Amino acid sequence: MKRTLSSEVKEHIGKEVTVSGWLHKKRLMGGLTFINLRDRRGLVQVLVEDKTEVEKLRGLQIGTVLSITGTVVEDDRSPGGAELHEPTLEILTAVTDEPPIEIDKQISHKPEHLDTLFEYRVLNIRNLHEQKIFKIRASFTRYIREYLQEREFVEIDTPKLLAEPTEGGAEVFKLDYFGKTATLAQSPQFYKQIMVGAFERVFEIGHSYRAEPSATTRHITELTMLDIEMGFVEGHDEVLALVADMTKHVLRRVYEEHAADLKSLNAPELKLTDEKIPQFTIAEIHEMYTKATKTDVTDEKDLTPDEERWISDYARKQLGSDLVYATNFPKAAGKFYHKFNDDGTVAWGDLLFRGLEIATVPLRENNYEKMLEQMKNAGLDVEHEGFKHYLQAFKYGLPVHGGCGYGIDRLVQKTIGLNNVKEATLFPRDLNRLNP
RNA sequence: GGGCCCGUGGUGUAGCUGGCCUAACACGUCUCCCUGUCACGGAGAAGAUCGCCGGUUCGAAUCCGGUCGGGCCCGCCA
Repeated sequence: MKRTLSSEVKEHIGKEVTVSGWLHKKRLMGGLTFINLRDRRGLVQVLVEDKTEVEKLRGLQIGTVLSITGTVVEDDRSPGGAELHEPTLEILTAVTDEPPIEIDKQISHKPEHLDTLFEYRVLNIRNLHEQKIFKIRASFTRYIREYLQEREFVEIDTPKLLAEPTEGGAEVFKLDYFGKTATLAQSPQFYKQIMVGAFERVFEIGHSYRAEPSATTRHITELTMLDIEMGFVEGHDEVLALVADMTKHVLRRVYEEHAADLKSLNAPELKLTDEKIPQFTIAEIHEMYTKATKTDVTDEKDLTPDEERWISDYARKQLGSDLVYATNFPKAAGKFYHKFNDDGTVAWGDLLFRGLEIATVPLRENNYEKMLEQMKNAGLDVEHEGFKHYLQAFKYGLPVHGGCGYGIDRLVQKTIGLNNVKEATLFPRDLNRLNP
């Protein structure tokens, strides 16, 4: 018989249907046995009265795969308003070992339980509440793709195995590559800039690898980045505007589609303004923070984590925005590929979302001669093999361009209000965890 | 890389100013009872030597050192 999904059962009242899925819960009440079956849509309840059918479940644990054929009966006492009666059970894959965790109950996300969370990820991801996080995540990337494709951005895939570190800065992983040393890409930055020379507008959603030994709630060694790069921009403001607009768009869509899920996950209420998102320069934030907290940070080149939280809190409470830009990084923070403002600051903004930096949004230097000069000033060897192909793109014509490196894991984390970025990741990688 | 905190049955905890701990409780598991459950309920059972190594002591889950693992903060970054 054709399979009926859990959510469709109530459309077949009085008829016989077959549902397939996993045993999610059984409650034996003597003459009555209730079982919940889980499939990709959710749960359906089955009432088993026949003793030989009940006996089929003896010794079988949560997770057993089975098919159940029975008659759909409308009943207010049933969770979905309808349930299967007089069922015949067919055990497809019997599970006899007791699962190490209780899948049918909400999985603890307390910091001290994170290790257990990931140790049993294979099983706890079967929990319907846990699954919401990753359905929300999937919606984010779907809406991001939609948004960018509508604006003629071409999705690209760039290599993660590289000969040389690209950007410099963050530590890279080294690995043996047929006797040579290869590194894992810490960013697709060079490639996406190169691709501006072909498509003008490109994006990639892929993994980047950072060998930083950071043990914080916002770092993982394998992260999912959305990288965007667009050519022929009028200036930094255009790039800032695009990233802000995209973020507002996808947040609104996700909050709309997943309203119930977000509520059950205790996600914060979304606060966005219709006009431009609040924007402050790094210097302004340093000044505001120093004044408000009496902690002098005016010599810092970047924002401290506490400043990020402070300015975000200010933006949310005073300006009604969960998003805020920190722009005009001091000259000392600039890299050779950055474009600089007339006042000497870097044309680079950080997008902060609920206290955390989720994206860096810079404008790039596109002039070949100027690039060479900035590289030399940074003490780099422009003849080095690692820059050869990158510089080709500039030598043979790149327009003014800019884009962003955008942390998808952090976006999901902060949307839901998760304490740790790892909670927004299916199988996080950190200093010590390479499994599962 | 620096700092602070934690490590007890399958899971989550209590105990931790040393002896009453031959380690307690909840969930889960197993057996039995229960016809409307949905964190079902009731009766009973099994299951940890307290991360690991060493030390102090008549005696350690409890104190000390080391080690491994975990969490959080800072640096750095998405």
